[in-house]
Amino acid sequence: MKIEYIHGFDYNNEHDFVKIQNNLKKYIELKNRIEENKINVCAGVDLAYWEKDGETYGACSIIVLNYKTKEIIEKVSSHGKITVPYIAGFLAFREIPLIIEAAEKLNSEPDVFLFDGNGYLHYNHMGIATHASLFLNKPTIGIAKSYLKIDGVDYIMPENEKGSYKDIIINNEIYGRVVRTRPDVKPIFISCGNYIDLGTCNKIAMELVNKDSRLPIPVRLADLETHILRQTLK
DNA sequence: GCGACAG
DNA sequence: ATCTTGTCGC
Repeated sequence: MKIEYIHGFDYNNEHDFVKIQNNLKKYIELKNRIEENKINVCAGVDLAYWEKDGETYGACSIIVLNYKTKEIIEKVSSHGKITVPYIAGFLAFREIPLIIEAAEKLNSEPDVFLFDGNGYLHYNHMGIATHASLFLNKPTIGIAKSYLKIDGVDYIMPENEKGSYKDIIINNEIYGRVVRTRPDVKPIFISCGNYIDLGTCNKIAMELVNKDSRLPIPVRLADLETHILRQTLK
């Protein structure tokens, strides 16, 4: 898959992460570029980390699935030294280099990408799923396992039933949605990445959940794959 | 010093 | 994210 920074923003000569994020906000389009019932191929992205000789290394996996049959179509990966530290709110700057490197190896062209982390549910509406969409030029969805509190606003716990959800409203605006994908497990935090609306994100995520995990299958499989990669590369 | 903190 | 054993439950 060919990757290009479609908006030509100079990312390398800019070291102010907040400024970059705020400049990118003008490219957010929460309108569907593809209808949910026309999706054929979806992808999940995740990374794992380890330390060696005082340095941090990471491995990225992208798992591509047939959206309807859930069969694995393709998987690609990348790995290397990680130079950017983890700072809440700036995850994208740490993870995107390896994500792009892996995505460039894709033969297929997924209709939608699911990320481990937030999208619009972010201090600057620019979580990793939204940020990455500007490179991938495809609809993206943020799937977070824990809540990133913004402006002191807590989320409302959804009912303990499959599919129950509560929108996360901050300063009178819907940032995302907390969704109970399965009973008796912690909910997940879904938000728009880009080129898609929240209801469609929710629908896609639920379509991709099975009995094995509370997470959508592509994200879960990518998570498992990064652990295998780590023990191979470590 | 204390608490917060996507991954 | 990662470090880690047992253990409760289906």
